[in-house]
Amino acid sequence: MLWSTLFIPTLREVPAEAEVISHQLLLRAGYIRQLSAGIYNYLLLARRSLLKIEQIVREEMNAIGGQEMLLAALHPAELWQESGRWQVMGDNMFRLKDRFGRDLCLGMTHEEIVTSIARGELRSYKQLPQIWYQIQTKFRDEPRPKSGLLRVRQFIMKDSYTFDLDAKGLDIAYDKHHAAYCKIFDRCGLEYIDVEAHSGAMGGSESHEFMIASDAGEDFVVRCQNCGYRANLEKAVSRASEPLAADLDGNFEPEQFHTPDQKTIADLAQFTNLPETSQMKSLAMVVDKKPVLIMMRGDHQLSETKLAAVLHATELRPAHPQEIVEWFGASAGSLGPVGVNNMRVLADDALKGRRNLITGANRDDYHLRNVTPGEDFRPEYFDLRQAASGDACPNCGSPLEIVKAIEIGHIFKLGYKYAESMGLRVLGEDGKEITPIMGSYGIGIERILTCAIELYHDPDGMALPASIAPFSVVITPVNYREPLQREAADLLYAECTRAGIDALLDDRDERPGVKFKDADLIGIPYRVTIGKKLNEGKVEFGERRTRASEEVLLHGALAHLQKRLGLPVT
RNA sequence: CGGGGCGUAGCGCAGCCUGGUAGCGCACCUGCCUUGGGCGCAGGGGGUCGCAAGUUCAAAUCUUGCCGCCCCGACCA
Repeated sequence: MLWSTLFIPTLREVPAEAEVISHQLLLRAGYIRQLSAGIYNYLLLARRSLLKIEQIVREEMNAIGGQEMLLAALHPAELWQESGRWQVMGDNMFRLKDRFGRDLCLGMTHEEIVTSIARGELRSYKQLPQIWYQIQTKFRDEPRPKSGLLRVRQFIMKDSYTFDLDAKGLDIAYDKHHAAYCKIFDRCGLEYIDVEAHSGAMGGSESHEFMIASDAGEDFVVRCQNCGYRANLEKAVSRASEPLAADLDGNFEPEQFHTPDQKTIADLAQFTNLPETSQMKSLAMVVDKKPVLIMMRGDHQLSETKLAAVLHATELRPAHPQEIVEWFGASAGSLGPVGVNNMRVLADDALKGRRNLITGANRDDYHLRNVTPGEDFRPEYFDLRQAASGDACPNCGSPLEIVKAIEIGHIFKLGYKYAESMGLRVLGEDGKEITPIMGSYGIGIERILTCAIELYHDPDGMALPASIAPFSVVITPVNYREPLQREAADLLYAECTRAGIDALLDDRDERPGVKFKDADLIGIPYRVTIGKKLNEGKVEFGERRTRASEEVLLHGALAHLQKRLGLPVT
């Protein structure tokens, strides 16, 4: 395409509202413009890049037998009421009414829709398995859109859904997706981490996330550099460090002592001269409207995700101060498990086998010493602890690290949740009804672009992987008015076009500096500069990412480019 | 939804405290000039100062309300 005819509104300065790099560059490079909070228009460059990403996704999904569909974006409330998610999704769902007052919503995901198609049409085991997918816009009324295209209210997603006869079939579909996702992210030039994840409000059992390590991310990944263990922080298992002080041995009775104004674990550690690892933290939570007391080692953090998982809870919050006083007769700084019998008491596994610890006395300004879990109170033990950096790897014992990351893909084994609640059944070989088992697999299309920018940029702009850049090459005649340069540039451009390479010819009447700056900014992977060496028949071939450049003959430029792009030389 | 910040030309900002009818840089238009890293010179166009009400002879400036955007938190397949 000819640059002089295109709308590529590059900016010299960074718009004030952009905080993260990818957002700044997307705006500066003229890829996107904001319409409203979390809602963006994708201009030419973004559109081209996103189309390339979609095409890679499409090819890999087709390769595992996926069938592309285009599903409705506007959904009747009834479907979501059937699955129960009309309620569950709460304010995250965009809702509207039609002229007759019927409730509708904008699709945030399509489990209900594919299930509704399947239950009307799939009748026999012979029709399974099925892999259906779509690449289209989804809507979520995010409470706080932010970071450019990272957290938005309208975005493109590839979602696939699988239907299988049994768990074994689902395993196959799941593994196929896992493999396809690896190929997709490889082809997009991204270094990803696939982690075990929690399946959240989707329901279901096994789940993996594909993450890109980045400071712009909102998720945390725990990983072991030694053995390769990796997991979402919400799910990560780790070995806690040893307590800093040995427990007092022996059978002692809990003993109350006065602790004026000692509210936090740190206060108590100082006051009692015993480390945080010898303290027990008492957390009053409200889980599905019922109070629960959680006991943790003093220096440990509760993972609310793990808590929700073990209790199969949908709603979970810390108790309000008034509730705490009502249930415990004391306020938050002095809570403890001894004598509590009006609620479930849970304890983290790290408290198993500990003896004679310190915890609250359920009386303001008093604590108890010599409290032994399992003797002085009988908790239900679970793994409730959030992994922390420095914890030991559960597999090999090496120290774990925690990195910030952006989620770009998520695969789930859904199980029977939707098939059951929405009445999807087929007849099996023996003539009996079978409920198919489902899987659901998403990829955030814009996030691939965003992550590529976060990963690959320098002070001059983006340096996109060739597979997803809006153009493969930019041809830059230093002075397009110069007839020889023009002739050479036009020739190379025509050659590229004939060879099926996306070339951008910078035919603008601009000074070379402007053209170079713009080319760098928009991140085209290769640039052929046509200038002073043309009288020797040579042009300059440059690589954006590395800044490496070499002189090649004009007549060999196309072949050189094809080689670098991994294409057959024509 | 809680806390904070910002809203003045397409972009970045000053002016606001101390009220007197809007300015700078970049971008844009015209002409000349220049052509290997956002040239130079000259001329020019563009703003109901987020919206509304109030105070005042007079409001970008003071007061109140609303709206929008950004950041932190809560939230988040």
